[in-house]
Amino acid sequence: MARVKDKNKLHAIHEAALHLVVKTGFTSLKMAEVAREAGIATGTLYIYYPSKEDLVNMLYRNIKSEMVELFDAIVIDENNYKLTFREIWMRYFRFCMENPDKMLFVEQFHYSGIIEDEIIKSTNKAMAKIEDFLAYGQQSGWIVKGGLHLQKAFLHGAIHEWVKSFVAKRVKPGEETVENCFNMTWNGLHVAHL
Amino acid sequence: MARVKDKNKLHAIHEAALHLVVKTGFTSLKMAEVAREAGIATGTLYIYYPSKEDLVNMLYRNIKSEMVELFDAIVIDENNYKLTFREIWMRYFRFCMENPDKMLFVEQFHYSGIIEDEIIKSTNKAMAKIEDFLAYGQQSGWIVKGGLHLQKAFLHGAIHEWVKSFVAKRVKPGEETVENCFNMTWNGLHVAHL
Amino acid sequence: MARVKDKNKLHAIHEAALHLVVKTGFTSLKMAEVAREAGIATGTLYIYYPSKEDLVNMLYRNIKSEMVELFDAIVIDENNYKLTFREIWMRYFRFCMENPDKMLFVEQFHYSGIIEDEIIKSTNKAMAKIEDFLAYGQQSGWIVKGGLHLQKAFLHGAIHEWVKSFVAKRVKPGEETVENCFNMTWNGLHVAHL
Amino acid sequence: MARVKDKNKLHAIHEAALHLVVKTGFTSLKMAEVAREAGIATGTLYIYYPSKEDLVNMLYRNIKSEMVELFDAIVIDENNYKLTFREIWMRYFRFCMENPDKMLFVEQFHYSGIIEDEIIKSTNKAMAKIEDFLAYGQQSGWIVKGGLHLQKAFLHGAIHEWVKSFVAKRVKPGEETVENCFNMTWNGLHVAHL
DNA sequence: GATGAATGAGCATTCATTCAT
DNA sequence: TATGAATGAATGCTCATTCAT
Repeated sequence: MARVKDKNKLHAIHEAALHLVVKTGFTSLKMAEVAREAGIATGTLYIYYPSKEDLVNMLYRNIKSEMVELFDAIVIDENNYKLTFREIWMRYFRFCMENPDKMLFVEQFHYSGIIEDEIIKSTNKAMAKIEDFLAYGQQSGWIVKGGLHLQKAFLHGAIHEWVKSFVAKRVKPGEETVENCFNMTWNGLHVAHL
Repeated sequence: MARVKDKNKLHAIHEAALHLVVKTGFTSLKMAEVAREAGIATGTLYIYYPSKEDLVNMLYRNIKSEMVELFDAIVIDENNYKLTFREIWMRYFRFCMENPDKMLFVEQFHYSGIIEDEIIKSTNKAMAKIEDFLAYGQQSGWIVKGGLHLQKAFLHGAIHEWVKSFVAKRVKPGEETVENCFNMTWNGLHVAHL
Repeated sequence: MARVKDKNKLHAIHEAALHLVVKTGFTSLKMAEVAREAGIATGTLYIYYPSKEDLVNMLYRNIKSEMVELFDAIVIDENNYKLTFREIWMRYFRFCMENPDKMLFVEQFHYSGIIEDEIIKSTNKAMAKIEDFLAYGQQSGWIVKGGLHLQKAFLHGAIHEWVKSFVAKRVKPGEETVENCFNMTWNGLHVAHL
Repeated sequence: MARVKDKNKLHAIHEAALHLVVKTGFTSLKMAEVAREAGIATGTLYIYYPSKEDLVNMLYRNIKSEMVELFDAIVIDENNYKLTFREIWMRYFRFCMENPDKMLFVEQFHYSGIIEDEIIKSTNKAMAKIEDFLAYGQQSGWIVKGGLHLQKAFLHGAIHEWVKSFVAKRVKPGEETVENCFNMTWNGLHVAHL
C-alpha cells in the first residue's frame, strides 16, 4: 500500500494559503510559497489541488461552511427577537475578530469573479437560516422594512469595517466597545415603538 | 524650454490605471496594459511614474483629495446637526455611487501596505473637517460616545457595502431606498432623547 | 520462491509504451501514463524498467527481434532470386501495414541517440540473412552494384513512406496497388538484361 | 523611436530552433535554449513568436517555402522528360544533403499534428508544379501509372533515407554514388519501352 | 512485489523595467 | 519627451523518480 493522503497536510495547506492570499491577493499568491509554508513540496500541493484557482475555491467553500456552522447551534427564539439577534451578531463579530483572515478572504473573493458561481450560490443558500430570521423580523415589526439585502449589507459592512480597524491597530476591543458597536447596529435596524 | 508633462496624458493614465487595478488587484495590474489603455507607449508611462508603486500611490493621493474636496463646499451648521450630517452622508454616498472604482480602490489599498505611511497620514489629516464635526456631535449629545474611529468605520463600512451591492446588481437605488439607508445610519449613530 | 515478474504485465507495458511514444515522441512519453494504460501503478512500472530510457531501449530490442523473426521462415532460393526477394519485400510490407506503430517507432529511434549503440549493433547483426541475400544478388548480377546500405535505404525508405501515407489516409491498399509498389522497388534495384 | 525589430535576430532564431528541434523533438525543444543559441534573451524570443507552437509552425512554413523556391528556376521541358526529372531530383537531393535538418524537420512535423492544417494545405498547394509534372509523365507514358501519391512517397522516402544514412555516417557521397541513387529512382518509376 | 503519495528540478511564459533610437 | 524592443527574474505547473506502507 502506498502512503495515504494526509489530513494534516490539507489543514496545513489551508492555513498557509489563507494567510498568504489575504496578505497580497490572488495573483501574488505563490504556490511555491504556500507549499513551503505548509511544509510540503510544490508538487505535493498539486496532488491536493490541481490549480491555484481550485485551491482558492475550496478555501472559500470551507470558510463559508465554517461560518454557516457558527449559527447551527443558535436557537431562534421568536419571543425574544433582540436576544436572538444579539446572539447572532456576537457570534459573527467574535468569529471575525478571531479569524480576520477568513473574513477578509471572503470579502476579497466574494465579488472577485474567481469563485465559481455554483459555489457562491450554494454557500448563499446555506445562510437561509439567518435570512429567514431577518425576514421574520421585518414582518413582525422588529426591524425596518426594505430589501433584505440592505440589512445584510449594513450588518456585514459595519462589522467588517470595525474588525478591520481593530486588527489594523492590533487592538482587542473591550466589552464596552463591543457593546457600543452592537448598539449602533441594533439601533440602526430596529424599529422604535414609542 | 522643455515640453511640460502633458496634463491629458496624466489624466488618461489615471483613468486607465484606476479602471484596471480595481478589476484585478495590484499584482495583476500590468504597466503595459495601463499604457495601452492610456494611449501611450510603455516607456512613456515611466516618464510620468517611475514605478508601479508610485503610480498607485499617486492615484491614492488624488482620489483622496477628490474625496476631501467633496466636503469643502459644505457649511457646518451647528444648529442643525442632523441636516449637516445628512448632507455629508449624501455627498459621500453619491460620490461612491458615481465613482465605485474610486471607492473600491481606496478600500482595497487603505490597508494594503502598498501606500506609503506618509500619504495615509496626510490624507487622513485632510479629513479633519468631518472628524471635527463628528467629535462635536458627540460632545453636544447628538451622536453616541465612544472612539471616533468606531463611528467612522460604521459610516464607511455600511455605505461601501451598500454601494458594492448596488453596483454588483447593476441597480441604481431609488430615493426611498437611499432614504432607508440613511436612516439606518442615522439611527445607529444618534442618541435618542425621549 | 519470490513471485516472478508477470508476463502479462510486461506485455501490457510494451503495448502501452509503444502506442504512446509513437503518438508524441520520447520526451512527451509519460511514465505515469504508460502505467495507467498498462493497468498498473507508477511504482510498479519501475520494478520492470528502472528508467524511461531502459523502457524504450527494451522496446526497440523487442520490436527488432520481431522483425528478424519475420524472415526466419523464408527459404532462400538462389535459383529464383526475384521470387525470394518478393517474399521478403511482401513480408516486411505487410508487417509494417499491420504494425505501423512498430515501424514508426524503429524509424523514430534508430537515429535518435537514445538507443544504446550495443543494441543498434546487435540488432543490425541479426539482419545478416537479408544482408547476405542482397549481397548475393549484387554478385550474381540480379541487382545493381554499389554500397549495400544504398539498397537497404532504398528498400526501407520507400516502404516506410508508402505505409505512412496509407496509414495517414486510413486506407488499406488493394492488391494491385501493392503490386505497383513492389514493381517500383524491384525495377529500381534489379539489373535489366536485354 | 524605439529600436526596430531585427531581421538578423529572426534568422538567428530560426537557425537555433531548427538545429535544436531536429536533435530532440518538439517537447524537448527548450525556448530558453533557443534564445541562448540565438544570442537573445528568453523574453525577446516571445516578441517574435508568441509560443513554441507558433515558432515551429513558422519554421515549417519557411522551410517549405524554401523547398518550393528550389523548383522555381526549373524549366519544364516536355520533350526531354528524363532530363527535367533528373534536374528536379538532383535539386531536391542536393537541398537535403546541404540541409539535412530542414529535411528532417519537415519529415518529423508533417504528420505530427502540431502544424496547423491550413499551413499544411497551403504548402502542399505550392508544390503543384512538381505534381503536375509527374501527372504529365504518367499521361504521356514516361512513368508508371497509379496513384500519384505512390510516386511521391517513393521519391521522398528513398531520398530521405539515403540522406539520413549519409548524414549519420558523416559521408558526402561521390558523383557515382549519387548517380546510382538517381538511377534506382528513375528505373523504379519509368516505363521501359522495349 | 505492488502501490500511489511525495519530491523537486525543470520549463513555458509573463511582465516590470531599461535603453537604444 | 516619446517610443517599443529588449531584458531576465519570477512563477504556475509537470513529471521522472523515490519511498513509506
